[in-house]
Amino acid sequence: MYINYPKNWPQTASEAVALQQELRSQVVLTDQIGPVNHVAGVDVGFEEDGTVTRAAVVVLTFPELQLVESSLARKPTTFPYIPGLLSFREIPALLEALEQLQTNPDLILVDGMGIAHPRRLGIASHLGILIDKPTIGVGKSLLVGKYEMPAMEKGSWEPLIHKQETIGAVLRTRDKINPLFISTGHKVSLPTAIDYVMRCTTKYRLPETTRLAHNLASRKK
DNA sequence: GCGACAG
DNA sequence: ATCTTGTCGC
Repeated sequence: MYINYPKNWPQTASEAVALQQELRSQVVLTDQIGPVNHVAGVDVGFEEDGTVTRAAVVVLTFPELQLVESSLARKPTTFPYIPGLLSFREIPALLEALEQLQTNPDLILVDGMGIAHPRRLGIASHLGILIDKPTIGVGKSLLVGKYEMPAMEKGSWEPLIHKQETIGAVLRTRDKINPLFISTGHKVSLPTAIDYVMRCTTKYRLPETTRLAHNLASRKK
């Protein structure tokens, strides 16, 4: 897919925070998504003691969830991991991996938060704005907010609240397994996001998209 | 000032 | 994220 690479990528934490404040108003919280025939999953891993960032993307048919394409991209790590600034560390490599895709995904599930972020611009939202595509944030642990533990049955969920605002959902994707933190990335409402995450999940805690992308990103070869 | 803190 | 085998529970 075509990528319009961002210019003046932040090099410091303060520059990054300033850019998030500038971009947060561009996030679309409502459904602006068409028919979904292809769902993509993206994830990032590290090699060589973290000096090399490895991004992986997988594209699956929807709703069958059959793998149709995958891509990998490696590049030097240039930004440290700082809670709240994850996108500045992982997006550069992700864009290169996405650029190699032959298939144009209709929806992308990202590992990490969407608007469930201190400044409402987690990696899923940031990526969504850059490539102007519907994205959903799928996190395995909490960044910000409070919540009640959802019921044990798969499909149960509770709102994730931060500063009197619902920023996402704590969703049980499988019976009795730890819930995932789902949030709007870009152009996908929370109810729709929850629905797609459940429909992309089969027998594991993580949706197939995220799970397969994770295997490519971490496991070597 | 003291904790919390996606991957 | 990453270093890492077996083990407990459904």
